[in-house]
Formats: sequence, structure tokens, C-alpha cells
Amino acid sequence: MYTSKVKIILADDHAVLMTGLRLLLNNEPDFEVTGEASDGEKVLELLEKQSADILILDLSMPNMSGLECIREIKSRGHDIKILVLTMYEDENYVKEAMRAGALGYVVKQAVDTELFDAIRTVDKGLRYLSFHNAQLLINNLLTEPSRKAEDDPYSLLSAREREVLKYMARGHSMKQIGEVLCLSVKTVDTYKTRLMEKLNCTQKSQLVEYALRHGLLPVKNM
Amino acid sequence: MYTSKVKIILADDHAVLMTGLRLLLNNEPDFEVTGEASDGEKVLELLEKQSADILILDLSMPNMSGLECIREIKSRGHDIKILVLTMYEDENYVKEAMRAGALGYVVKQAVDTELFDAIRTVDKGLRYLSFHNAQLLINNLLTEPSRKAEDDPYSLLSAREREVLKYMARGHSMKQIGEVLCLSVKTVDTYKTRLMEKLNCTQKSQLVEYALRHGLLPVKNM
DNA sequence: AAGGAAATCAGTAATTTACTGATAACAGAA
DNA sequence: TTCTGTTATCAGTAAATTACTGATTTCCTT
Repeated sequence: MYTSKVKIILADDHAVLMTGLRLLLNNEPDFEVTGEASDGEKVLELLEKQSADILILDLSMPNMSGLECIREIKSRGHDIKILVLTMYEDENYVKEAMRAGALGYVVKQAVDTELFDAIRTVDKGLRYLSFHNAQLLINNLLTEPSRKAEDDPYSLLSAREREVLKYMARGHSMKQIGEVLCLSVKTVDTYKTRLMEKLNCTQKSQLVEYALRHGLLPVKNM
Repeated sequence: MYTSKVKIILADDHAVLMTGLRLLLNNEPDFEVTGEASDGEKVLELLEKQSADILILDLSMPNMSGLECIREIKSRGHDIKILVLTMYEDENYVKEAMRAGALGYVVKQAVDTELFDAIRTVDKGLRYLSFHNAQLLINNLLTEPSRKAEDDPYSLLSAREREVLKYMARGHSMKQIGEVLCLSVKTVDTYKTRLMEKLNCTQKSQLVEYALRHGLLPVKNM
């Protein structure tokens, strides 16, 4: 019986490692790497041109972070399963990534066979977490995905609000943001007020915290 | 004419990537990966048992960091050339590593051919830096390791200034920072002014950018 | 002893934010 | 179709924050 290979797109800003990873995956009889991208924006461009079964994504990439990238992929309605492969063992990253729409999460410390398992699992449409304490997390995550709105108010934000949030977190003043976005200071000010309301903040620093947590502050290229 | 292969030991705590890297290197006719280690201590153990021409070392590893590892290798008198392969583009890391005794420094963002070049160069006993502006660095490093200051303005900052920078980048106001650090707003204001001077900024957003770039904004746990 | 950072604070002018409204467009509910 | 809620947009004024210009003390180095 003929079974077609799992088509995989890789996204990682570490070129050498991505090349190695490609070799590793192509060595397996049932995998095939069909595309590579070095940051979130390039992933999106690539997805416009070609589809694949699985996207293996690093979270820390320049320009557009992995998390933002996941959200954008979802909002554009691309039909691709996302497997996060990253160095961050932090629970928060796992949560954020899964909430944003990832199907699997594997740390780079994992051995190759674990990654293979993860790919095959995710390919079937099933969740995969690489962690020891993963089960807890999965349960938490799955048994009560109801209070989604409160959990992730991010989905409540309008496009403009998100935009303003990013600039604010990077330390721009209302005035500066207004100039960049061609808006009156007053308008930007309103967005800020809304952000505070929606995200339940009383201080600007809490907004920054929120932005950090949600991967809205990737380091930009020089 | 027969030429023996360059024997390489890999050290990286990211197992998947190390496996990929091994494949990549073994694919080259003149390289041969003869050992792997997942942290500094294991590198040292391995070196007691086997020698090799080159050690490709990640800087961020658990237990014993890459830098410590380099120092220890040198102090034990092992005869192996060290090539650092890491994600850190920061000049300081380069310097530290080279001072500690590394012969080459390549960032993971580099493409495979660059890594190959680096290996071959280092194998000849020559220095290799992967940077565009590397040559400057080499010269600085070797001719006058004295004027550390201008190179990295971060080292110019006083403890207080760094502290204030972190809070500022996280979106706290002068007033808030003053409260946390038990200082007058005025004092904090002065630090801010100094920061701007030292880091050559005219806007707060540039300070935030600087902080981001230098990893001063880690995501905190919940 | 002189020179030079570092840490600390003040006063006032100039900006920026906070807060309170407001209007127009549009989508969905009733 | 009318009502309601959401988004996008802007204004005015009071309150708060920052920018700028000094200044003092301590400590370290030469």
C-alpha cells in the first residue's frame, strides 16, 4: 500500500541547525521537508505559495515571533498542523503556543525519535507535548477551554488595538504612535484606554508584561 | 594522496539539533563526528577518553556553561581546537569565548557552508569569526584588549543605571521606579538621562530596543 | 590633593497622559 | 427596520510626567 510522505515546512532562524534538521527528517522514509523559512514573515509568504502537512516552528525568531506567526496562520485560515520546536521549557510558552493554535510542542533538548513521534502524532491531528509534566497541562488545557475569553483576552483585541499595543510595549509615546499610524494622539489614547480595559490593566507596565508574554516583542533585525 | 578526516566532537544540549548537525557534518567527505556531549562536564569526561581535532561547542549548556568548559579544557592542557557555535550574536560573548581560548566563533544563524569554512579554518589552527564586522573585532581583541568600554556601552552602565533600564523597558514610569527602588523621581530621572547619553539614544523606544536586544527583558513566570 | 565617575536630589518649564465626551460606520439581534 | 454593540476616529481640559539645568556627597584613582 502506498502512503504519501508527510510534507513538512521548517521555520527556524538558525540556518545551520535547520539544514541539519532537514537532513535528519529527510532520512526518515515517511517524512519530506518541502520548505524552509527563517522568520515568521517568511513562513507566511511560503504558505501563500505552497501548502504542507506540518509546520515545525521555532518560537524565537526575529521580526515576527513564533507566537504571532501561529496566530496569523490561524487567522488566515491556513490548513496546516503546527508543531512547535523550541528551546523554551517554560510552561507559559507551552500554554501560549497551544492556545494560539499549535498542535504539538517539543523541546530541542529532546532526542530525534521523540521529534519523529511528535510529527507522526501531530500529523494524525492529535496533540503532542514533549514534557514529563505534560499530562497535567493537557488536562488543564482541554478540560476547561471554556473560559477562553478571560484566559486569552488577546482574541478580544481589534487589529488597531493590537498594533497600538505593540508600539506601546516598545516604549513609544502616544504622540509617536499617532504619527506612525497617521492618527490623532487622541485616537491612540482611546485605544490605550480600551487596551487597559480589555486586558484588565491599571498600569502601562502591565501592558508591556502582557505583550512580552504573548511574544509581541520579538527582537528586530538590524 | 590520503588525507585523514577532521575528527569532531559536538557539544550542545539540544539533542535533536546535535543529531542533525552530526548528519550534516558526516555528509562532508573530510569531516567525521567522533563524539557528542550534552553539557560541559560530559565534554570533559569525553576528552579524558578520546581526543579529536575540533570541539564544536554551544555556549548555553546546563551544569557547566560553554565558557567555563573552555577554560577548564585549557587549564587541563587538552590539545583540541575549539569552535564555538552559538545563538548569541553579542560581541561580548565572542570576546569572552576567544579570550577563554576558543579559536573560532560561528553563530547558528550562519549557513552550513560557513560552518564548514570555519571548521576547516580552525583545523589549520587559524582563527575564524563568523561576523560581517568580525575583522574589526579580531583586531581590537588582539591588539588592544584594553578599551573595552566603547565596544559595548553596556559595560559602561553602572548597576543603578542597569536596574533603572530594566524597569523602564518594562514600561514603568520614573515615579514608579523611584518607589520601587526607594529613590526620588529626580534621581531616577538622572539615571534615565545618563542612560540616554551612554547608550546614545534620543528616545525612550531606543532604550527599550537596546534592552530587548541585550536580553534584559526575560518573560517572567506567572 | 585633584579629577572623575556614581549616587542622590531640587525646581520649573514643557510635554504628555488621564478622563470625559462625542460622532460615524457597520454588523447583528430583535 | 430599529436597536444595540463594536470599532475607528477625534476634541478639550485638568492632572501628571518628563525634560532640562544645576547641585552635593562619596568614593576611587592618580
